[in-house]
Amino acid sequence: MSHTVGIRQAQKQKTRQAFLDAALVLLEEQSLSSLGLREVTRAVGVAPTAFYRHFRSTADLGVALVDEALGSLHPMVRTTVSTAGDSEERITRAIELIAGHVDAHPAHVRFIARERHGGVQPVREAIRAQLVRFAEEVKAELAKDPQAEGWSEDDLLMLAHLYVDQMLITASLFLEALESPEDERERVSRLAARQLRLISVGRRHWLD
Amino acid sequence: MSHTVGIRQAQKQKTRQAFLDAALVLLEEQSLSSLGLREVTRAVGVAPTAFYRHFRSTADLGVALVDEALGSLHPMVRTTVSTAGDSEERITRAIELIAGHVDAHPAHVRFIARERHGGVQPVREAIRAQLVRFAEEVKAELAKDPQAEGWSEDDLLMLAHLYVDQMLITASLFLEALESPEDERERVSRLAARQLRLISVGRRHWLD
DNA sequence: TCATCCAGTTAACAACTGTTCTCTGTTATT
DNA sequence: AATAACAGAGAACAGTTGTTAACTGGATGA
Repeated sequence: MSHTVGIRQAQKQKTRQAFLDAALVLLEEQSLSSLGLREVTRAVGVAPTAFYRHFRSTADLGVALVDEALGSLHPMVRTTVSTAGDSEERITRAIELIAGHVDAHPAHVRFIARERHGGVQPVREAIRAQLVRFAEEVKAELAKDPQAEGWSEDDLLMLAHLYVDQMLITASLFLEALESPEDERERVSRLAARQLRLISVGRRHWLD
Repeated sequence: MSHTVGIRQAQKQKTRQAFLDAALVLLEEQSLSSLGLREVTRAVGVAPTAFYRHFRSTADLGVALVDEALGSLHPMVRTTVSTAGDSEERITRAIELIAGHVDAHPAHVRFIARERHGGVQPVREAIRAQLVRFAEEVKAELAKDPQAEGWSEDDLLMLAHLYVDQMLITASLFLEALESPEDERERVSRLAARQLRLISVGRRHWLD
């Protein structure tokens, strides 16, 4: 259908991305509900009114940020769960993946953790919807595992949510330890590994 | 030392409490980092400058709110963990306690969930410090249990943090379901119960 | 009783906010 | 080549913000 991007639409998307980037930087030290429209345009280097060409409000911008942040997370979730190998190896890989993602996109992770329970309803709901999708994907991956034999659908979804929540908690811990020395990050890794291990043990003996 | 409260100090604490109450109401629809000083004084019905007699800034007010909110939570944590009875009975009791607390102090719970990763550093740190204390208390209770035999200190603390985080997640779920019909709240109860059950199973087989 | 304290008031400040309307200059369409 | 579309600029608006200084009047303590 649409073939040529058009130098016009290209510029627009470039500016739009500049808004998203600038907002993400500003949101490192405040919440979305206190992010001002003028503040963002000032950071981008553009007139305040230009904002309306891209977003209806800062809440709208927030929803766009949710898509960007959790879109980039989607591949990670899939590989995290479906990695082959024995249980212990999976856990190590999963935690490495989480740590790597936090290193690569700290502002995204911070934004999600902050706005998940934040003061802007549409953003909260957008995050919630994405996390539900994640849980369903994780559930689908779990169902493929021979260990899932005899598990009810509800129990699988319950476990999936547990994993998703645990993933966010771990990511948030890595985030707090971003500027800390290496041994602190090691400590977080080991804590997260043992928590995942305990959940794995519970999973293995669930049907007893 | 101090015997008479003094009609003066009494009035002051009354006004201070009015600030905390008003702020808690305003924070139901926004985050602390967007809470204005004038907004609060207007809600209390007092001059803007009166604010400075009680707090240095809204961040300062936030820290006071953390103490109030988590102070009221302390008794709950203790009884939640130390309740007698078999594992299944404990879980049911614990979830009832959480649900009851959310019903009784929804604004407190919302505030903690929101500001735990919120945009105001001193408040984040105050919450973090309190949650660490909770985890240590839970650890102490867990250590009393005969089931804790053979557990390392680190593993006990790891499990304690898992319980504390799970408690917050559950509270937050109940909060979201506050206005929902009874069967939705039932669904949350059962989900939370099964997650706690899985952790219990993992705990029981940890030393295998 | 009298001097001191101090919670809360009043007035004013410069700076900032979101939103509207009008205009410009380049790109896209015919 | 003429027309329309449209991203962004500019100016102005009524309100809001945090903070300062000087003041008031009832409680406090000698």
